[in-house]
Amino acid sequence: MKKGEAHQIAARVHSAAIRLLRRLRKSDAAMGLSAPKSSALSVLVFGGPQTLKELAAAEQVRAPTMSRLVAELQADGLATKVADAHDRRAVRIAATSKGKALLEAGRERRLVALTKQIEALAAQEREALRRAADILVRLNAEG
Amino acid sequence: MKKGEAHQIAARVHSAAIRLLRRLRKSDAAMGLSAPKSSALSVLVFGGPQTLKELAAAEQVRAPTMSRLVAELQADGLATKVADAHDRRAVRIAATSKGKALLEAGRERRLVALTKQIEALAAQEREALRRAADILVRLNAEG
DNA sequence: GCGATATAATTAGCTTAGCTAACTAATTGT
DNA sequence: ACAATTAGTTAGCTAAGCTAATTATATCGC
Repeated sequence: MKKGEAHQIAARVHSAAIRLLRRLRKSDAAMGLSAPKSSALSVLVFGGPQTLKELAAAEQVRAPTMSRLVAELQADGLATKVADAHDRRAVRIAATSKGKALLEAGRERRLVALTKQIEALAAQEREALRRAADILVRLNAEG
Repeated sequence: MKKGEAHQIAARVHSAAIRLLRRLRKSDAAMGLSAPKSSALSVLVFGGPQTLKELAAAEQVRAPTMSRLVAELQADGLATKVADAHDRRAVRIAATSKGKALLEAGRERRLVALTKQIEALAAQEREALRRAADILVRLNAEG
């Protein structure tokens, strides 16, 4: 491997990810939910019920910030808070079915344009995207 | 192509991008610049000097918001505002060399861990990432 | 078993980042 | 030349971030 090759690939992947999300974000206005709230809801939907602390860590935000976001999601009927049976200091936060539906609709809206573009690619290119996504997911899990 | 294949790939790419950026963001604390400011600075560094309006559009933010962010970047010595010679209503905003250096350092910090992970991949996997990044950049440019 | 310490969440109060509306100044068009 | 448009800023509001302090529960050492 040439010196700097990995770095160059990292830079391109980084830049591509930034631009992709910037672009997809444009359709989020239709969801009627702010970015921090929909992001937190997404963690709840895909990561399952969790405590406030875990959710705050996942969102890289402090506990008081998440406490408020969750209170607002709850007020909108998108999430629930239930006292933990084993540790009564803690709360289990979960997405409601309404929350799941709203988030899923928003996600689909985001993916419409990208899906169309991917349909128009050559089979080889589609396969490259799929492989790369899988590799990245693995790297992200590593740490 | 099977029905839904493109959608599945879109979903995986989307998820991978979200998780990647979430992870890389952790090293940004060291930069001492808030996320909106470093993002705006990044657009200036990589996109070159531009007007307030253009910068606001790139960041998907309204003009008054960007006006304030730019004022703060300027106060920190990271950007300059120069009246446009041809249209004296407009300002050309540019990153200073200090701004470029700060942003580049932050970007390098972000890429350190990812670069190491990519170095550890098989050559074939590295190539898949590179191809995918190029394909995505192209799709992003399309719209 | 009980006091000290630690942990989970919330509340209070501040700063930063977003918005719209209103304003100033310059440009364009008729 | 003057009406309409456009670029940017200012004012003033809400949302989202933070730290410090508080409350309630768990855990630890004795």
